[in-house]
Amino acid sequence: MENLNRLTRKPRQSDVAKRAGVSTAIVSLVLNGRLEGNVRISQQTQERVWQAIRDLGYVPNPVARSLAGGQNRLLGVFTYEAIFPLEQHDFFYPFLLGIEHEAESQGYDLLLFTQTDASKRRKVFLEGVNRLQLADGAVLLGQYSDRDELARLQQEGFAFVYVGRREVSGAEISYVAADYAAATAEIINRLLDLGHRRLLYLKVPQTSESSQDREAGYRQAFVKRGVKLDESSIVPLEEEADLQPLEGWLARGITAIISERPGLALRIVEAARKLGKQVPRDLSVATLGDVAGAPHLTAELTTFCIPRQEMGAEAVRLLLKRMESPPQTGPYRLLLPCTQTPGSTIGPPRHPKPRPTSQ
Amino acid sequence: MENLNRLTRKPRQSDVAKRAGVSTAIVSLVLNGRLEGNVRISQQTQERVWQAIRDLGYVPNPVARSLAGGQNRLLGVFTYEAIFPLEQHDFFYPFLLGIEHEAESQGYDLLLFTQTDASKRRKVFLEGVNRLQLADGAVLLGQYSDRDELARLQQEGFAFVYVGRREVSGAEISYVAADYAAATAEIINRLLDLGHRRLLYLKVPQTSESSQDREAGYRQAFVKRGVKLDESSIVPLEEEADLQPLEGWLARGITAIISERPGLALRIVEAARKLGKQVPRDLSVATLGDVAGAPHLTAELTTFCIPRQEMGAEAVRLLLKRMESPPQTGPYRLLLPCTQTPGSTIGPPRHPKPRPTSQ
DNA sequence: CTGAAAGCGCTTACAG
DNA sequence: CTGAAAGCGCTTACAG
Repeated sequence: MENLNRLTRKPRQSDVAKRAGVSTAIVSLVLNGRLEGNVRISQQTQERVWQAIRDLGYVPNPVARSLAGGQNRLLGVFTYEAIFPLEQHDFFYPFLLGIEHEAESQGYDLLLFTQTDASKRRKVFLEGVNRLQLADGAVLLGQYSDRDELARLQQEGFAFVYVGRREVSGAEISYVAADYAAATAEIINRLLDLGHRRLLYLKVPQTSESSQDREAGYRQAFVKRGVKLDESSIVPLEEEADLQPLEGWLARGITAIISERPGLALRIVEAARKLGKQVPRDLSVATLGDVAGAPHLTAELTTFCIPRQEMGAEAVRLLLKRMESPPQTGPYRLLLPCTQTPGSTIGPPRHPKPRPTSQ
Repeated sequence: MENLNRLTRKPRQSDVAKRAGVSTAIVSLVLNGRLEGNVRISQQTQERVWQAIRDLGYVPNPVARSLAGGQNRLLGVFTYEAIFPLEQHDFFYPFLLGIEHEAESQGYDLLLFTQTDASKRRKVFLEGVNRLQLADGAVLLGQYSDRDELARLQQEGFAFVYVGRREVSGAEISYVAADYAAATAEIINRLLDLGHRRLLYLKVPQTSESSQDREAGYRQAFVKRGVKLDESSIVPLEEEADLQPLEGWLARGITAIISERPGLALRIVEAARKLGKQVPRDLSVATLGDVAGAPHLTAELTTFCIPRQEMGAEAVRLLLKRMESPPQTGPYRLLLPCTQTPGSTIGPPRHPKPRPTSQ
């Protein structure tokens, strides 16, 4: 560090090489620990190089490293929404926790892409340029995603893993996802086992993969149980929907409501109580997931927890695996189990189907 | 995009140049819209270049661009603790919100440094090397910081801004901080104005800059008001400290307690009530800051809010200013006002000093 | 075991 | 108005 103050420019590899009395190739090899192979560098030389590096306070330029074909030990993190959102504050947090932790373990730094296009929207391709290329690979997350961009990214052979299942026609996306189907099926199984036959499944109106998976789980449970599924039991409903119909549902003999959205489930429990009904005595209510960062919100509800932190960590691991293999391989996919949380909002129905009517 | 499928390698600038019958320089200029200056490129040429770009599906390599261009439009974010901590979940969040938002506005991406040294601790200098140089500049934050590293970073002329005041001997650190002194003084002023004379100031045992600033504010208020400060009114106390002494304080005639820590303040209110005292009738309680991400926790308390998001955003702005100026200039510093929140835990004391004893 | 050199894909003076 | 060339700071064959 002696004369850095006199120097304006940063030291570069050639400065180190000069000072250590070796070529830049040697500096590069020492720096990258490539001490095996067909090159054997004496201990002494290595020491001289490290000393020169320390003396000069040399730091390799990651951009140059990247360009020269090496890697830069940077993992990209890309989201189509702001990664630190004001509302829904906690949505990304647990994922990031897992991503950061695993990146740290693996010795990678994180590159958060925040640049937007002219219309203030986040894009992988800005003016046709794939900016994620700055990193060795990237983890993508967020509910909204631009399918065309994902397809193009995949076609380019860029190494990325999505946190959440993403299907795009013409491209096999690698992902780490929660096993919503299995977790949903398990809840429905319990309800069927308890004797419920008149279920109502309130799903989100938009069809996302996670929503499809939950619906698939719903259907699987009926098939497995050999119970005929009433197609009209699947009803798309907005989270903020008016709960007027609740009374009608109860009158129609619905004994269990499964709401895909936790918020809606909570409102249903509340509304049912307002109608003088007890949960779960008069109505069982379940939901299909927890609220990130607010487990207490769904503590009462029968539901399952999404392993967000683990998903983040596994996404990083899968990404590294993907990065080590030739482009265009894969896809790499991993399904993580959700944890069932008992809750206290489901129970046996008042009039279980199997039981004959009272004589 | 005609024969991209046949081609294994991506087209590069020279391919475009060849196809358009121009030099790479022209392609670069057209691509970057540098059509003024001392170069004038005919409409026709421009069209040929764009056509070639389209024909080949050419995408400029951002890494090469960075290397040739000198900057990489990357802003570092460094913390000595994990940036997404499990406990104290919300500590960094509002700062990051501001940082991300401002970085986005300014067209920078964020580089989160997560790499650790052999003993799993975060360091700016790993093996003697300043890793922050990966970015064009960096924002540092977190309560704990390694002063030696900050000093060295400063001496190296690296462009960085700390979120929070940091004083290091022999180095003038640039920072954006909350004006704790002014905010504290304002609260103390109010108490003095209400007639309180027997105050108790519970400060954190460790001396950090923010703690010093608050204490300074406490003292300033007395000076300004011309009231003699009782040195023994300043008591270091752990957040989790036993509140046994409370009864003694009340017996000694303390009418107002100012706790630097919100958590402790809340416990004091609670403990006082358990002793049958009313707040603020029998005891005024104030604290000197809010809890990040949980404003409701301190809603009842008389305190002030720390403008965390704004601090993050201003840190980025200051950093960009710093980056534009020659190294070794500065320091760049900014003090941001806190917002007073009324709360309901202070009121006039039972026996205001100025009032003569009842006749 | 070590060095000279090409090359990664751009940008930017600098000549023409 | 346009082209040839140097240079950004590395890595990696390829000679010695």
